[in-house]
Amino acid sequence: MTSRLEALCMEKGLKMTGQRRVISQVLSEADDHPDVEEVHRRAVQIDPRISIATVYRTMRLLEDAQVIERVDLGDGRARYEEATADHHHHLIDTRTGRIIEFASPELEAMKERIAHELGYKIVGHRLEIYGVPLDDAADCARDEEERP
Amino acid sequence: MTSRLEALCMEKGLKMTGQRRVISQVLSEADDHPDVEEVHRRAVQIDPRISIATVYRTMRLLEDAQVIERVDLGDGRARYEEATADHHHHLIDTRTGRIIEFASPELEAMKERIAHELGYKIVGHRLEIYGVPLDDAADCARDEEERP
DNA sequence: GTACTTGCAAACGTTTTGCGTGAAG
DNA sequence: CTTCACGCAAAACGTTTGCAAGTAC
Repeated sequence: MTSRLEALCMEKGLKMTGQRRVISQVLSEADDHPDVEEVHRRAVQIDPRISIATVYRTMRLLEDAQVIERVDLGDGRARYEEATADHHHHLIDTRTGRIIEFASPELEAMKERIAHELGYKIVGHRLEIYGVPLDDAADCARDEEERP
Repeated sequence: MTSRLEALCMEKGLKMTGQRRVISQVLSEADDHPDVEEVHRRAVQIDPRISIATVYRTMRLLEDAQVIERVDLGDGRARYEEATADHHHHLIDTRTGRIIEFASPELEAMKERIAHELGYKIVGHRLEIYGVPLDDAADCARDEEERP
């Protein structure tokens, strides 16, 4: 089967090998923000001959082709998500590590305005919010709950 | 002489040794965002017996005590600045690497509102804008077009 | 043949750590 | 004495790369 990302890669003129197809499939099926090791772990379950070096090389390839985007969530390793047309940001639940994506046109506009006032044109930006659930913030007794 | 940061450290009950005093002095005098190697370079000029390991250890100590703040500017190493009461962010000039600090109460409010709507209480956040000077932006666009 | 991709292991740059020495109370 | 800080070198970490072998055309 051809994955969504594989189709995108071919549109961009990338040569699709077996390994690249598997990695594309893994990334297509991911609805989280896996790091390279996690992508490798999942890829190996489909084809055990894939090395971590190939995953690193392929991730860079896909990033350069703007098929995926690197997300730096401040945990010291690169995480990835599919590239999207609309800009969005991440709210990271510091209790569970869960990542919530959000977008805000108002915020985009404000950030554009701030840069302009400083005499700059934006070429990129990054916003991350770290938070705890409002429910838990009041009631901290329930730390050891099961993860969904 | 007692530096600003050294006084702060003592308030927090940190034991101040010769090395820590020198590092505090270096950080007090810095008006940029030095990385650990840079701090070490400057510290060694005051006292050549300071090792990089001590700088790393002291930076973490000061960070934990909230005397300094780690800033991740996406260049793969940790940079630092004095901790401030007011939240501010960074605009990074991608041409020169120059870092401009800015604050926006409106932005703080909006970000607070967004988190609340998602059911979260903010415990931290980070915004970085990467940009090019408006004057150069025209040249930049032309360069891009000329490329094949 | 050429041109590219892969796996492996070694190297890389940043950061941490184990350990023996040293300084301070 | 005990306790903590230090310097050094080695290790750990995520990532990149040199190289020889493999694949596709």
